[in-house]
Amino acid sequence: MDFHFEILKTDPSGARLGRLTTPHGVIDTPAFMPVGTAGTVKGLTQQALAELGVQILLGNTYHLYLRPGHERIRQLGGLHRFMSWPGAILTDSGGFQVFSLADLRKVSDDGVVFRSHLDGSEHFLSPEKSIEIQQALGSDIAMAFDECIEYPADHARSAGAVKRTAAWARRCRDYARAPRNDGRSNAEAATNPGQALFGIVQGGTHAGLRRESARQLVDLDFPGYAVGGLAVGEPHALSCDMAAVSTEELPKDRPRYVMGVGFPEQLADYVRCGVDMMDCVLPTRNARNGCLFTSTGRVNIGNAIYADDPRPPDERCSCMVCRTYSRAYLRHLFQANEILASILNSHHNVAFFLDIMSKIRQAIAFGELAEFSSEFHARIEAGEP
RNA sequence: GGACGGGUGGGUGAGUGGCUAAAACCAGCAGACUGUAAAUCUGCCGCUCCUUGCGGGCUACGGAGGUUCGAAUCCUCCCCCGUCCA
Repeated sequence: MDFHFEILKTDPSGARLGRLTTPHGVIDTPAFMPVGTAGTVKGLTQQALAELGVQILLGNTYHLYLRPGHERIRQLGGLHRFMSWPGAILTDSGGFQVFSLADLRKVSDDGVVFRSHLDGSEHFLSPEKSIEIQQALGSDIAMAFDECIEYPADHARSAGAVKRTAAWARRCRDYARAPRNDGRSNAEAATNPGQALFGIVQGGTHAGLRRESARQLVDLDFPGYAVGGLAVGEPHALSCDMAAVSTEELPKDRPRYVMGVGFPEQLADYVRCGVDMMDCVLPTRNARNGCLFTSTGRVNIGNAIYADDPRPPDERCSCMVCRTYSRAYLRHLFQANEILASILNSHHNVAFFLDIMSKIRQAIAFGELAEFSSEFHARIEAGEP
């Protein structure tokens, strides 16, 4: 099964209804991808993910390289087989760790020296190394190794990240294509020869730099493009502006992926910027921290007001958790620090995010995305506890 | 009956003269979380008043009394609890 992207319908807003085909299945877009950094979406079994309708999830180069090691995973048949996940996988390049592990790394044009957060040992991650690891993992979509910077970042610093990210993207592409001794390219010899490589737009919150970054990547002709460096502290409206500015420069026939977003009420905003894919740790992380996303807003399930509340977490949700358990029970589990709290909360939150995406797709199909969006916001603002 | 050891805020438990409304942890209450160093982190957690401030008043370290400018800390008696000896 080859990698290709098909657009079924485009909304006047710029939103696209599409279908992305990968070696491990078809993904209906716009899609939300749960994050499974270490070869697991925390709190959810692969079976549960499949039952929830997850078509693609994330893995992480940096984390899997450190533990259990990409060569081990290669030996065991690649990440899909290793974690028994039949669906598609997108691997992040480690670029985000350039940002999030700021205290533990040194960046140069060559690459990044990390001190492992696990044992303090030093490791060097470069564009080539990142692709080597991702090829061993055998993800369906590999991401170029980028330099993700903080917000706010001034023009010079953002320009530096754009330049470096473009240079690194070229090196990623070239490494993937590079021939080996046996005559095959690195990509052909990889665990998943059908792996696609996406470039990542940077540029901070500078529109001009975003455009420039996008054009530089388009010149490298990737099968898909991501917009990175967003949702790192900037206001949401600015984030959307940057996403829109970026996608304007990207080819219409390729999938666009905004990395690391967002809150439930923000997802449609990105979709209206012409975004096809998103991922975020929010549903799973917040679930573990007792925060349930619902159609009427957030529910901090540990709160005392839920102790005697027999209602489901979200009366409009039909997920297994909402069909089965009360707020009172979930509050009890969370208060008692029971593992099941994380499991059930994660289940609901992921179901909720996927349901939003499903409704967004449906809204695009019926030309009602704007209505969907405003109704969604209205319900949250009206929100009852 | 005797000898030791001990009684501290909801709990465990530090604190042996002022820096102590009293460490720390737990429990409790609330908030945060955006390509996961996160089952994490932050704030509050005696009562009360207001001009909400590194603000005022009150109460508090088993009980009562005492020493002292000042006591959870020292002294006296009493009450409880634990261990051991009769």
